[in-house]
Amino acid sequence: MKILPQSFYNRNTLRVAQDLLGCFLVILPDGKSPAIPLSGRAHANSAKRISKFKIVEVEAYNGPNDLASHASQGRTERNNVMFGEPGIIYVYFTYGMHYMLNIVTEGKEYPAAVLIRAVELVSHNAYRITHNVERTVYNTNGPAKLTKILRIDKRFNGLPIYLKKYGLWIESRDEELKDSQIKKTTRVGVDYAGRYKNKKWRFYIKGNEFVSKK
DNA sequence: CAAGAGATCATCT
DNA sequence: GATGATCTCTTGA
Repeated sequence: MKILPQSFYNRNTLRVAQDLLGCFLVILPDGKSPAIPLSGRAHANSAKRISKFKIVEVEAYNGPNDLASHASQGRTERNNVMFGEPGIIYVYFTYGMHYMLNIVTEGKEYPAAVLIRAVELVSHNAYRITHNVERTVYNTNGPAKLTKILRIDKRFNGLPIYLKKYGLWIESRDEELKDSQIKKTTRVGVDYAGRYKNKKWRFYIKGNEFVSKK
C-alpha cells in the first residue's frame, strides 16, 4: 500500500471518486486532536497511533455547471480551494454544526471535488481505545459523522492529502474492487440542483454496512 | 417505520 | 435575511 500521489486526483472527477472506494483514509493524530479517543497516559510514539479507515461511500461535485456544487455560484472565499490544485483538502462548515471532508480533483481553474461520505475503521491501536469504542467504531457512516469521529475541521482546509506530513493521507487499495461492486446512484440532499439533482454521482461499495443510506 | 421538525451559525445575497 | 453536500429526536400510523 502506498500514498496516492497528487496525479491521482488530477483526473476526471467521476473516475477519481470511484477509484477512491476501497482506498484507505489514514490519520495520524497530533497530541491535541487524536482521531481516536485515547486512554491512559499520553505517549510519545505517535506513529503507533495511526488509524486507518476504508473509504466506502463518496460523491462527486463536478465542475462549474454542477448546480449541486458550491462552485456553481462562482469563486468565493469558502470554495476557493475547489478552483485550485488537485489533491487539496476542502473542508467546509454547514448547518451550523457539521464539517464536510472533500478532496479537490482535476486541474487548476476547473472547480471539482469528491465528498467523503462514509468510512469503515479497519485498524487502530486497539489497546488505546477508550470505553467509547462502540461509538467510535460504528459512527462513521455519514459525512458529518465521520469528521466528528476523526476530529476533522477547518484546520485541514487547503492542506495536501498526498503528503504524510499533515497527518491525514490516503493509501491505495489492498484488493481489487470490480465495477460490478460499485453502486452508482443520486446524491443526497441536493434537491435544489435542478437537472443536476438526478445525476448518478454518488458511489458506494455494494453491501457495505457503513454506507450512509441504501 | 416514515415523516417532520429543531438544532445552530458560517456563508452568501 | 435566508439557507444548507446533516443528524438526531419526536411524533404518529
